[in-house]
Amino acid sequence: MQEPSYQEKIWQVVAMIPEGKVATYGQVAELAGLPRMARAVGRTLSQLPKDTQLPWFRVINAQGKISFPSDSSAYLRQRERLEQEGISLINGKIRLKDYQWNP
DNA sequence: TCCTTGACGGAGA
DNA sequence: ATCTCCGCCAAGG
Repeated sequence: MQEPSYQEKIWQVVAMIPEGKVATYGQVAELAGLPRMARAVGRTLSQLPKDTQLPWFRVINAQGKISFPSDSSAYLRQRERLEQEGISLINGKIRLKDYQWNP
């Protein structure tokens, strides 16, 4: 059997993030067994098909912010998905203390 | 092949 | 809170 690609490990972790919770890129990398490879997570998510079932929107950066320009449509799409599950943004930031996933 | 980019992050100052 | 520097490394030019 072959080793799962790093993308597969990342997909696996993202799929486990529960509704109403968020995880940071670094946290996903860590849980996927890829410490210090937060960028690999961002890269992987950027390559997901538009119709993916993966809850990519539950992944935010360590500052508790959405990693897209606040004036982009991508930013809006993610913010709306999050608010739909009860995650609120205060001054553009999510309070990790309240919403971060603790597996 | 070399150089730059990038859905990032932590340590310092 | 803000900024810089550095680590990481796949992809694209």
